[in-house]
Parts: sequence; C-alpha cells; structure tokens
Amino acid sequence: MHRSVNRRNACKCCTSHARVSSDLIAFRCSCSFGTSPMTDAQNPTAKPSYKDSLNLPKTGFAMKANLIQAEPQSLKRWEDAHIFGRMQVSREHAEPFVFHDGPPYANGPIHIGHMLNKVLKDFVVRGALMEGRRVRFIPGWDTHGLPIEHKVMTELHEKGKTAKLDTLAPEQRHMAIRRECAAAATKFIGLQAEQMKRLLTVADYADPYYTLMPGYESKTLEVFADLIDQGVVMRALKPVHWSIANKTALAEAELEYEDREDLSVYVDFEACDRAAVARAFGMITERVESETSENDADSDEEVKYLDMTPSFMIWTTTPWTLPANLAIAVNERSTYALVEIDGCVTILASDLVDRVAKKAGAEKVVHLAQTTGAALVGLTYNHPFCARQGRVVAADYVTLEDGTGLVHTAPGHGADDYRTGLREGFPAYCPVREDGTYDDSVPQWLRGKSIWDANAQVAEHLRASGHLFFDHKFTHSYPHDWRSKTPVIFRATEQWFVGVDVPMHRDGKSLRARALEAIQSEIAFTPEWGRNRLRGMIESRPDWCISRQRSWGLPIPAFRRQDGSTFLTAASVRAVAQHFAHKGSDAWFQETPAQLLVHYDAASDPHAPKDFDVASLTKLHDIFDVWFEAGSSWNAVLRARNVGYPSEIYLEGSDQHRGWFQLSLLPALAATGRPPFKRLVTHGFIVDKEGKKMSKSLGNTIDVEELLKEFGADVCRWWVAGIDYENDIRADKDFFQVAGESYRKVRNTLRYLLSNLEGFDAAETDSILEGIALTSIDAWILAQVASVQELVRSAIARCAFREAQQAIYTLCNETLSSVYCAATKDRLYCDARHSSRRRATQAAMYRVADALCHMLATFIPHTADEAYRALTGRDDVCVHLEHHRTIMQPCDSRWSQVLALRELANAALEKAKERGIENRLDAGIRVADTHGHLADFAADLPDLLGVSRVIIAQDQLALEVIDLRAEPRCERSWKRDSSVKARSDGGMLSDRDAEAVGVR
RNA sequence: GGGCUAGUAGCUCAGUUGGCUAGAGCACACCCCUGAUAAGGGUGAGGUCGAAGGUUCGAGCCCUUUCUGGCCCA
Repeated sequence: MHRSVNRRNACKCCTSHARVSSDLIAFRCSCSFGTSPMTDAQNPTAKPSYKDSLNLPKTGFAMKANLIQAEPQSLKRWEDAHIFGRMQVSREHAEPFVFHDGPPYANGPIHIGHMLNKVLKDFVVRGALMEGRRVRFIPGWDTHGLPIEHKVMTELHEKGKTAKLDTLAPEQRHMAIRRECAAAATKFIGLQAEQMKRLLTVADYADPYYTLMPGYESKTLEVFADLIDQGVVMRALKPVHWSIANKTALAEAELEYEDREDLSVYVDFEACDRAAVARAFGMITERVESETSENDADSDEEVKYLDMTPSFMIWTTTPWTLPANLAIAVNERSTYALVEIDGCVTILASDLVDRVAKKAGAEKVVHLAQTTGAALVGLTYNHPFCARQGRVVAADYVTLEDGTGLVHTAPGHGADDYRTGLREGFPAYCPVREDGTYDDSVPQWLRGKSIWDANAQVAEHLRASGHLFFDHKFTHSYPHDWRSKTPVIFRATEQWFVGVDVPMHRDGKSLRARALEAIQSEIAFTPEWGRNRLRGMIESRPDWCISRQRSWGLPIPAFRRQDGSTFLTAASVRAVAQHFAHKGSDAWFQETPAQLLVHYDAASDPHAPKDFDVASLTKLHDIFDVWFEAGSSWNAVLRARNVGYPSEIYLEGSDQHRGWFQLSLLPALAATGRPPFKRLVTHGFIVDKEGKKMSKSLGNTIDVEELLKEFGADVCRWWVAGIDYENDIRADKDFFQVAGESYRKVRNTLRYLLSNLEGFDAAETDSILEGIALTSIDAWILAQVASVQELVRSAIARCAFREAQQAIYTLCNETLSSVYCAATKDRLYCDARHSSRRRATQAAMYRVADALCHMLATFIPHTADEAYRALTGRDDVCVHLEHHRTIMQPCDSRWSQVLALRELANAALEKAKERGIENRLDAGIRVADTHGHLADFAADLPDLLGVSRVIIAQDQLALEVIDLRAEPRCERSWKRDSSVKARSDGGMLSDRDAEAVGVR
C-alpha cells in the first residue's frame, strides 16, 4: 500500500475543523464529534459507535480469485456432476447449433496459438449454450501424416532401429512404422486434450474424433467414392522429390540441403523457323533491294537482315534432365537480345549478355537486335538430341539473377516446369526410372545409363554436335535424402488428383466454378477480406494432388490389374470403406485384395472392368494427403454422427484459407453440392510484443503451461476475449498481467453486488421489481444492464467477442462501480434492513448479478459459476446448465439528462476542493431545473451525485456547490442532513438513521 | 517476387459514406475515502494518426510511392 506521503491530515470525524497537529499518526481534533481512540479513551462518556448497526457488505465470494487452485476444482465438480451430459440431455429438444472443430495436429504440446483457437471456439460454443441452443461440439485431432512419421522415424533412427526395419518386407515395415506413429499420435492427443480441458473449454472430450479411427477412415473413403462418382478423381504424372537410394518419394521435410558440385552447361537450342525469329526481333530474312529505305528517307530505322539461324541459349545445372526438355520459359516482361557471339547467333536476356560472354571467354560479341520476352513466346526450336520440337513459353518465375534468362523446362523434372507444362499442355515426360536410369524413350546412347553418369556424357554429346556453348563446374545448394544422405532428383511419378476444372456429373460445373460461386454468394466471412483471399487461392490453384508415398496415413484403395491398368471404382472404394469401418486401414497392409474387397460385387458395379478377377489384383501403396482426411471431417463427424450439416461456422487461423477451409470446401462441394460451413471466421497469428513472429529459435514464445500456472485459465480467456483477433495478435506476459487487472475489476464488482445480497430472499425479486418507479435509480440500472445484455448477446453471435467484453467491462467499471454502486451505498448500509428502498436496490442487484453471471459464463466459466453459486447460495446449481434470462426493464427516458448532471456536478465538486470542500458529503448541490424534469428524480439525486443534499432551484442557471461543513453531521451515515440532531442514545443522527437504529 | 492484411497516445483499441479542438480503457500523475480496503471514487497530463508526395475549401479516412510487420505462395 502506497499512500501519498503529502496527504493532508484530515480530521476523521468532521473534516471541517482546524488540524492541531501535523503528525500523520497521532493528532487531535478539536471538534466535539471526535472519534479518535485517544479522544474516546480520555472521554468516559464516549459516543456510541454505529458501525455495528450498519448493513455492511458480507460475502463468502473471495476478493482473491486463487484461480490456479480453484479452477481444477471447478473442472472436477463439473465432471462429477456430468455437466456435459446434462447439457445434452436437457437440451434434447432445443434448436441445434452445429459447430465443427477443425482438428489440430497431434505432434506436441499445445502452444499459445492453440490456446487462442480453442478459447475462441469455446466462446462460440458457450455463447450458443447461453442462448439455450443444443451444441454438440466434438473435439478432433489430425493424426496421420508426415510430421508424426518423420518424428517417429527420426527417433527410430536415433535408437538405431532403422536397420532392423529395413530388413522387413515392405508391408511389415509399413505396419511397424504405423504402430509407432499411432502410439505417438495417441500420446499427444492425451496431452493436448488435458491442456484444452484445463483451458476450461467445453466439448465432448469423452467421444472425440481422430482421423485414425476406423469409422473416420471409412467415412473419408466414402467422400472419396462420392468424388469418383462426380468424375473428378484422376491419375496423372507429377514430379516429386525422389530418393534413388531408397526408391521412394520424399516430402520437403525429409530433405536436407547440402552443397554439391555439378556440371552446369550453357546449351544452344536451334530455332526451327528463322523467319519467325527475325519477325520477333523486327528483322527480315529476305534481302530486298532497299527501295523502301531510299524512298522513305524519313525512316531512321534500318531494317536489319538475319542471315543465320539463331539459337536459344539456356543454362542448366542438371544436364541429365535435358533429354526431357519440352520447352523454354522466358519472362514476358524482360528484354531479350539477339547477339552474335564468336560467329554464332544466339538469343538470351539483354542484361545477361555481357556476363555470359565474359564467363565463357567469348572474344567477339555483336548486338544485332532486341525484343521483349513476350515476342518470343510461341517460337519453336529443335531438341538437340532427337527429332522433337520444343516451344518458347512464358513464366513469371524466370528471373535475370543467373543463367541466360531462358529456362530449360522439363515438366517431368521440376515443380515450376510441371506447372508451366500443365498450363501449356505439355505432358510430365519423365524418361528416368525409379532406380535413376533412363528408360528406352531416350536416344540409344543414354538408355539404361545412370543419370549421374549421364551429366558428363550429355555435355560431351552437346559439345560434339556443336550445341554446347560453355560448361563449367558449379557449386550449389542441393536437396539430399535425409536418411541416405544421397542427392535427390525430381522425377514425375503417377499420382492421384482431384481435378478442379473437370465438369462434375451433378451439374456439369467444375469444382473451381462451384467453389467460386459458393465463395461469392453462399458463405459469410469474418473478417470480410477472407472472401477475397479464398477466392484468389481457388482461382489460381492447380489440380489437387491427393496421393503421398508414405506409410502413415489412409491408403488410397487402388489396385493394379494384371494388364497393368489401375482398378478403382466408386463401388470398390465403398466396399473397402465398409471393410475399414470394422478393421481399420491397417487391413490394407495385412490382408489380400480378396479380403479387402469382400463387400465388393463386380456384377453390380457398372464401372467394373470386364473379366474382373480379384485374385489377380495387387495392392497399390499410395496414401491420402492428410488434407483429404481433415477435409472430409464434415462427413466423418458432422454427418456420420448426426450432428447436422453444414456447420454454422468453421473457425481457424488465417493460414487455413489454403488448408482446411479450402480442402474441406472442395470435397464437400463435390460430394454434397453444398459448402460444409455457412461462415468462415479466421484469427490472426500471435506475435511477440514487437510484432515479430514467435519461434523457438528466437526464444520469444510464451508457454501455455506457464501462463496457466501464473494467471489461471479465466484470466487467459479474459485476455483472449479482449483481443482484436482478426489481425496479428501481440502477446507478452505483461498483457496477461493487464488482463488480470481487468479481470479483478470485474470480479470485485461482482463481489460487491453479492456482498450486499446477504439475507436477501431471491424469490421476492420479481414482485419487488414490479413495483419500482421508472424514475428510480434501480429502474435505470436494470435498463442499462438490459441494453448491455442485448449488446453482449448480439456481439457474441457475430463473434465480436471484444465488443462483448468491452461492454461487460464498462458495465462493471463505470455503470456499476462508479455510478450505481456508489449511489446506492448509503441506502444499502444505512437504511433499515428491511426498508422497501433497500430491498428494491437488492432486488435490482440480484438481477444484475444474475445477468452478469450469465454474460460472463461464456468468457470466464470458472468465475461465472463460482459467483453464481455464491449468488444462489446453492452448491447444486451450475450457471452452465442455464441460459440468459432476458431483462426487460424500461426506465424514464430523461435519465440520460440526469446522468449529464452528474458529469457537471463532478466537475464542480472538483473545483470546490479549492475552497476546502474535499469530502463530497460536506457539499450540497444547487441546480436549476431548467426543463422541470429533475424534480421527478429528486429522491435519488443526492446519492447519485454523492453529496449530502441537492436543492432544485428555479431561480438559478449554473450549478453551484454549497458548503455544508458548518452543519452537523450524522454520526451513522456521515451525511449532513437537515434532520440531524442529538438523539436519545446521545448520538447525532438524521431521522432515517435514528429510525434504523431505533432511537428517538 | 506475387496474393491477402496491418501500422492512430507508453500499452490495447474506437474513429460509419473525407467536415472533430482525433476518442475510450489500462498504465501514469495528483486529490478524496478508509463502512467494497492487497478495495472504492474524482481530476489531469499524453498523439505533426509509420514516412513522403498528391487530389480537395477541407484527409486519420481517397490516390501514388515508400518503410516496418504478419499469413499464404513462389
């Protein structure tokens, strides 16, 4: 406690008399009302003390929240009382509110981002519950996928168990890995669920969903079957990172970048059509007697003549991919030059001519002409190895940082190249087999060769045929297989896709078109810009590659037939789905095709191949992209468990525009024709107090466990309720401190209300309030709370939690604490215990506290419930089993003018301190009732302004502070009331106080 | 490099279609109360609205450029 040191020594009993001592602690007042101990002790006829006669606040609701100890008790109490179950049962016939949880990934403890997401979701859940809706919120976890598999593999590697793993047959190996992964996922689900419960989130934790559950897997396959029905599932080539050593595809996370020396080559690709190239550069190829230039003397442009066939010069560090070259990419906005270098005419980016020439040691460089990249697009060239023409195409990833500005494009060997190929209609041609040797589609001299050996041979071949401009050794960062440490290549392999531009059987519209329609007019966005963002992503996204070459995931149930064709029909997928529903997807690795297809009847499948023979099938081993599983949750959870469809809201971080939002929308639109959500709500990312992103390496993360230990869940939740979650969210321990202060303010206000309800019979509330006057301060506070209640409920429905929190805080801090509670303090303390005025205020307070508990229930469930039990005085109630009770209390519309008077009085009283009137009870206010309204509020005015008396005058315009210090003060209420006089017990009391203590 | 997005008092945020002397809460300072007391009340000081240009009678709001962040891509 830090009291101001220069605080003046006021007389505690009267404040008006001269101070006789400047000693802070021991001083004597000369007034006759002295109550200082020294005075009492010296005076044998001490005046009676009235403190005990007051109705002072009393409550068991502690000022100190002690959340860290108390919250787990609330959790336990709710669990013991089966609150979640009772919520469901008691609302069986209530209107359902469908809300679906996006599954976090189960690979570690929760971080502050999870806390943000889960708490925001809980506001939605509890907000709907408080509206009386039936909410079955089923928490979920994403359990398959590479991060877990990678983590498991790393651990196995560190324990030296991978060698043993490699001795197993492929399917046994898959199973061994899958068992480890399932254990890891399950472990983290348990950990995360406990942490989420500790955040006091309400959900069906007894019956959650995991993507690895057999039922879930089965329902995911059903979505896949629906997509097949719609004709959007297809198989095509796509380049992936490929480990030759392990003959497997690798994901980005499995790559390690290391420096590697490669042979880089500058290659001339001879143009097919000299005339076309000439036109592109504004040149001619036929010599014409230059009549035109002579006749047209004004023309300063000399038309140049191209007499050699030029080449396009490309640069590559992977000569082995040249056999697969199908195109050359240029940047349309760059400038390209036609130059003669040492006798050869070549095209390359203008800005790079000098650098390339210098590097190659060229002696003579002559600039002939230049043009834009756009002009080159469409020109063709001959492949240097074989009779194949390539084409110049545009690509905006082409830069002038290195190389020649013309990029060798092999759609089967690069991600950019592939996308360009897709756009331009080139196949993902890949002549490299899984062991890293060429197949038979390449020229004879390369067939069967290892691609690493081929680098030098390709260079030699080019040199011999005159296509090699220059070659040199080049060191660059190159991806390596994290396990074998060998270099990785990009190799096109067969993958499964969901086509976004193929017409669906339902209505002939493509998925892309349907998604854009839905984004435009069927989905609401919070914030609104999410619409734009999602639209942009859908417009530009390629086909969705849904297959992965891993162990840990849901198998794509495709088979290979003896003739090499792939067998997969909607009916066969549904048959496997039915089988997985009981056996789980492990069956894929443990059973034969005949066992897996036990529910399949080729005869009734119109898409079954002719002469179908289960016995001759072999299983393929692709697994689903985890996004396909997560993106099917609307079916595997909402529909499978009859929760309802679609969800009112999907609420996730803004990164999910590309992730879960989009990849739920696509399958749902294909399978059901409708979006799986009506509204998308996104929140930003938590950054540190400088606005920088949080990362373990920067050491600026905030640990959730620590937050909970230091502040408790309700304070953390109160912080979340107060943030502007649509953008980045700055977070720091200090901010939680601030949230704690704010929480305490609300808690204390609640405590004060509760403390004045001691002995009040709640059953009387309605009858008491029926009789109150519209001009009374009690009617006013109830009207205020009614409007806040309405605002809070509407804000929560709009997910505008901050708005709701602000309204609650302002209600507590201003409307209640500094106005209503201050104004009613006198009647609560000093009126006779059962006076009607006091009971009216208690009734109002009861209703206010009740409304507050219900409003707070959404945000701080522990505190709300704790307060509610204190309010009702019962331990068997739970605010979370109830819903808002709408307050409908009008008040006189002139109250706003009365409140304005309060502002004026505050200012005047502040000024009156200069005159020595420091205590408001020493003051009276004289005010003109200009409009004749104030008289109706006269009864409450002194209390509202905090003064002893208010005189409504007709003769005066300005508000005036009257000095009442000369008047006697009531020893009980400390008011300077005109009725104060000496009473039969010897005390100086006002009439009201005399009556309250029963003296005359 | 591209798409989306943000930058207003020390902190967290309001500022509707351009018209205000730019608001609120917290923190801070000062004062009151000591019968909400590790509480409560009152008052006050704090900003060239990221920067630079421009449009306009008038710009925190509109336009251009730029700086610093964030998410997603490349």
